[in-house]
Amino acid sequence: MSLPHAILTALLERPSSGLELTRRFDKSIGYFWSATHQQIYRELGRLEAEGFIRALPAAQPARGQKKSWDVLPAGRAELARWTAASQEPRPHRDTLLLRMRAAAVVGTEGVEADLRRHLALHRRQLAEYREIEERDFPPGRDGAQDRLRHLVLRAGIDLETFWTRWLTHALEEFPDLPGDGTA
Amino acid sequence: MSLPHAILTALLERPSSGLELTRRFDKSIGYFWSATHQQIYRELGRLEAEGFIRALPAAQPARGQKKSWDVLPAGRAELARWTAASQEPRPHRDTLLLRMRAAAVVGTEGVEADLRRHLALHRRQLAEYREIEERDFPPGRDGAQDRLRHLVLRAGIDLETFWTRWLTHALEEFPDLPGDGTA
DNA sequence: ACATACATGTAAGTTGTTACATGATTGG
DNA sequence: CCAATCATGTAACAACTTACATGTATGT
Repeated sequence: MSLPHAILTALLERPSSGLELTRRFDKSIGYFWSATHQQIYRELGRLEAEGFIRALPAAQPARGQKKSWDVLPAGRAELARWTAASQEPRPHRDTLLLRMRAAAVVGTEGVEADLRRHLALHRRQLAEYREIEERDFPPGRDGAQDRLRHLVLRAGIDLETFWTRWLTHALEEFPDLPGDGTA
Repeated sequence: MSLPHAILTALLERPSSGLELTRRFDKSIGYFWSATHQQIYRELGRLEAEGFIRALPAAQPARGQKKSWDVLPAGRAELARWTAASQEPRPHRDTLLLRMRAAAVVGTEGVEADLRRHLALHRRQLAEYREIEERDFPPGRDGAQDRLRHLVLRAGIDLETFWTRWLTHALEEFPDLPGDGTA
């Protein structure tokens, strides 16, 4: 659904090889659209077959050879079409909230440790986003592209802030709770 | 992954038929773990095969006959095990943020209308959550189960609040932006 | 008797995940 | 030349989506 468009966006920002893309999907783009290298290679093949991208002719396509990909005009057009199109919000799936709901039924035994772990993960991610903000969006510069990208980063920062607060709040409630929901 | 556990939670909260479950996954549980009726029927079959649930003997299993499902002790144990187990956070995939990032490259032409539509959807969802909060969690009552379920609902409210704010902020920036990112 | 809604399912296709395979390059 | 790493892939499977199929109950 959206993976090809995530890849087109990434390649427009900077032409890359499959592995470079994979690395970029571990951060940046991957913060809101994750993908594994297998998905990426398969999708690169499809995008090439559809005439949306091409391999830069620099190196010939041998097996262990690095290949760099470039977006063709048809690919840019497809991305623009997709970006402007009306899209239904995709359904949420959040494991933590589901687990809390399950814990309300079967008891909170053993959950606390993992909540602390998740809190630490979210704090780390929040710190990383803030570093990126300081580095890439110092006060002053604000071109159109910068403003949009900053907006996306702010969403990440605010979401991680929400989760750290929510988890902190959840953990505060914990000591008072019995082990099996029998209040 | 988590669908069987979402179903076990729902059935522990209240034994239901396949279609009743489907309805409940359109709200309540579905707010943080969506599922279609096809997924649900298939998973009910698996859960029965594994001995986690059983069909209540009330009506015989004819084709158009309503069947009601009940969680067996093994099912409750499995849910408790899953709830307490350590789990990696699943990767995010957010279409709106991806589209903003794409718009930063190919231009914002045509995006605004759909952002307004999403804003309306999130406002509606937020209003619905607030109604549920007033109805189900009036000040005063707070058993252990209530507190946990309220916590989950608060997450929904805060997340929708975040999205309405973010979308409002995004739309405020729009009129100043050129159509194709050439600032 | 017919249309409609209810209720449970099947089939096919796409996407995402996990495990493995293969060649090239680099450092010791 | 050997191990480790880089780089690109294949295969098999699991999850999710979309479209369709089938039977039951109800109202007219």
